Amino acid sequence: MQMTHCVAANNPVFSSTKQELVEEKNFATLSKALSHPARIRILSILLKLDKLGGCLNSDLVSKLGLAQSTVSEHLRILKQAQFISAEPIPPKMCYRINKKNINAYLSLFSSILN
Amino acid sequence: MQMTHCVAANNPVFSSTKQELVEEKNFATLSKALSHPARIRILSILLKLDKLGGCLNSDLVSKLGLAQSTVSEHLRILKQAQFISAEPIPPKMCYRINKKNINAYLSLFSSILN
DNA sequence: TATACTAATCGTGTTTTAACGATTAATAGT
DNA sequence: ACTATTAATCGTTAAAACACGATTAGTATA
Repeated sequence: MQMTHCVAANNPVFSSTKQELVEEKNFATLSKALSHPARIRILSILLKLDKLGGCLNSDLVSKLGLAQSTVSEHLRILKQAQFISAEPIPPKMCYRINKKNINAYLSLFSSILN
Repeated sequence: MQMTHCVAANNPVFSSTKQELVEEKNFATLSKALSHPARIRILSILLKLDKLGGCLNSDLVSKLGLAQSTVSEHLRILKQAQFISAEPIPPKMCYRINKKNINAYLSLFSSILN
């Protein structure tokens, strides 16, 4: 059964609070961090590594088929979105998935679109 | 308590099945469709309208502060990702949110990152 | 202090996204 | 058949994302 009722532009559903707009913009920004296959691959690996305790950029390079600088940039983007964190274990870096913020993304999604 | 164990590149967590890679790429593509504030705004409005039965491009224009052609392009992207569907009710179009695929995105997310 | 190793940053070229106005296509109503 | 209305498409410009090689910075160890 199709509904074909059309709603006028002055309907309250079109309006939004400042807070709603902030949340939506925030969600869009986080989604952008998730919008590249290599970054999802990285997160997927880091999730599996979570119990084992981290990961190395140089190891990722050999598995992703991307240049070191490219992988570094993807890691930067994921870190900026706080989906991962980085701890220096000289001379290497130990990247970890940030499960809390992964779940926060889900919550935000539900808050906006459920 | 921090774990600092480092994992070698030949660890099985670095490998992946063809199917996993396809899922990840698919998820990244869907995330890209969600990576713009205007598109989230549109989805949010369409969700609220869901019970009322749809929405009009021209009405959206007046509320989003974007040109008609720009809104049309955002709608095209959302439709391509199957987050919305379009039914012509001449001379207007009736856009609807596709809740099923919204939920499918959540499932995909959980399947990859949980 | 010098060396070796890792990851971040820089500079560059290429591709993709975003936004707009203008035009076109489609259709209902006159 | 003509007009009015709506949304898609086209063409253009500007901005951002992506990828790479080369360089730099930082740190532990010799």
